[in-house]
Amino acid sequence: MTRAEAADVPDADAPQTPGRLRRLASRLLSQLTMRSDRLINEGLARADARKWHYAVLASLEEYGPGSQAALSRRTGIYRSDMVGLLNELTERGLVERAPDPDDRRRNTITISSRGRRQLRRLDKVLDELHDELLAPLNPAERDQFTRLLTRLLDHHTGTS
Amino acid sequence: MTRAEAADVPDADAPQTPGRLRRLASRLLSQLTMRSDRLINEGLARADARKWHYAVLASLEEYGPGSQAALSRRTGIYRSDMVGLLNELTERGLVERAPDPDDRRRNTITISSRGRRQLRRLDKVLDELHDELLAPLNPAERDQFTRLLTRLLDHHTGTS
DNA sequence: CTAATATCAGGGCCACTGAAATAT
DNA sequence: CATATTTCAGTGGCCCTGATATTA
Repeated sequence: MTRAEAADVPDADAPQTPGRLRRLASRLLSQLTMRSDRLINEGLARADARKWHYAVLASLEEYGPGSQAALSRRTGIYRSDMVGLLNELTERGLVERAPDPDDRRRNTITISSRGRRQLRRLDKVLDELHDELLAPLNPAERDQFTRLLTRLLDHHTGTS
Repeated sequence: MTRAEAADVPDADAPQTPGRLRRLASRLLSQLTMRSDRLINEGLARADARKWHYAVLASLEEYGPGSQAALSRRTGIYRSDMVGLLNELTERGLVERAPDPDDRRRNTITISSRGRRQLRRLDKVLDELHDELLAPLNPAERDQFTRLLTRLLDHHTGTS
């Protein structure tokens, strides 16, 4: 149910996207990302979390409390989606949302000790999931892979 | 209009997803893929195409005519989405859809000469777009990057 | 008046499901 | 009967826009 039936997945069957198409970096990227996202989402779901949860909690621990807009900027999550996401996190007691006395437009979001514990848990979960994601690569290759990704991403976010 | 306003894009502003988050391969992957997809989609749109057009045309030229289900398996496009996609391609006169006399459940899809010309055009467009996508990497690094991607993808499609 | 913030309503794209009609 | 094909209707996630009320 959580995972697609092999019978229904298009590429489960035949030559698996060969030749010309197999050489397109853009295509390799989106296909791998799809697999990666599924892996991560399913893994985090087992821990009652989503990747956005992790992004917010990690950003809170590293940069301290902040307004919703600030969190949005830090994590890349849209301010519109942030609302619902913070609802999920407060429901679970992982963060606290309190009005900022100095600027009454803002809410100040703070990570709770429970949130910190969950963050540690998720760190571990993500470590294991990335081990699975990068399984075929040795440590040096994993390093190189993330370095290449980082360089490309930096180039295109500067350019953007 | 086609491109997001910097002012509204969350990560246009602040430390740009730093520290712990910056090291997650899964996160780098999805962010880079987002940029890549945008680049490719916008580039192909200028040629009145989408990436699925290319996938179908390329698969037709390399593997010959086939039923919609076969194309779906070859390209990874869902059978449900294939219908509309083939409508777009037939409207443009790039493929022909004819009932298969040997198995009357099937349609046989054939690439037209116009479709072949468009495929050549798209090959060129995609070459340029990938040059832009991989701009910061030298030829050897580009090669290594696609090799790493391929190994990872193969691992996860075998496992799937 | 301009700008920023939190929130809501909604659009578009895409992967994916389920089912119906037809044929093997 | 079971299975394969084309097609359609629809879901849910995610990126993104636009507008509103509030406050600075």
